[in-house]
Amino acid sequence: MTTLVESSGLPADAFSAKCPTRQVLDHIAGKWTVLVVDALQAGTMRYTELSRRVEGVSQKMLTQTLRALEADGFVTRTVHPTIPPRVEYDLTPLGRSLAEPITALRRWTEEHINEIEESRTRRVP
Amino acid sequence: MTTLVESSGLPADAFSAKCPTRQVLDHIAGKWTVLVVDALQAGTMRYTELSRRVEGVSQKMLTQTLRALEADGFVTRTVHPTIPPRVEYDLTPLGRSLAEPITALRRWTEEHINEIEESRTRRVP
DNA sequence: CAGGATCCGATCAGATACTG
DNA sequence: CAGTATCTGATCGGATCCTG
Repeated sequence: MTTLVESSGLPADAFSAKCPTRQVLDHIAGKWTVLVVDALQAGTMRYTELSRRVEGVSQKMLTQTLRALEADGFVTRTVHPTIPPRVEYDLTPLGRSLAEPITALRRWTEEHINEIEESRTRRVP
Repeated sequence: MTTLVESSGLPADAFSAKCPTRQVLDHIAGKWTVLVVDALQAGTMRYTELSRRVEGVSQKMLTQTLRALEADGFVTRTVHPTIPPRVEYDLTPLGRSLAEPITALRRWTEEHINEIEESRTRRVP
């Protein structure tokens, strides 16, 4: 059965410029999204934990990525009004579902990194 | 068994800032990479065929994406010196391997697009 | 601790014009 | 047909400073 996009009644097709799938794919394709979603698969994480786990991410980008994931319904943000504040991030069921293909992609890359480095034409960016 | 990155002898870990996996992941995360690799899974394609299949891509971006995929060893570019020229693109074995998790990601998005649209907070970019 | 606000350079990405 | 070259606006992303 083909997935239909509710309002349009058209089948979802990422190759079509008008399909909303494209926007979502663009978000997922962000530089840090894969790593953040993947990190959260290990379970609930606090802001600072995440920033340590995802090495090299600035707080600006981490915050921005988390806000986007929240807006897309992949992540929940829970604020405990204590002092000091404690903010926990967690995957929603939808986010956990997304984490599967995302983890697969990261794992593929890790597993094939040597092959890639070998077959790559010398061109260090 | 853990994958070792040849020159360093360290295990591949995408969360580590120094791991080459990160650069590759960044390439893959490009706006058009997913769609181009995915399109090529159907088989050999000419430049114009690709530009039609991946709706909305400019030739600049298509060319740039294809060159990057070539440099990373995911795609071959075959020029037939005829008039008019005929240039064919194809996945390498490595590229076909990569296409699997990539296709999984596109399919996941297509299959869950309605759920995502529902759970999304109103915020049309 | 978990960010918000701001500045600024790098890069991305589209539109347009031209070519072997 | 399959690009290259160029210009320009958008955005990404890092560094820095500030706060409840």
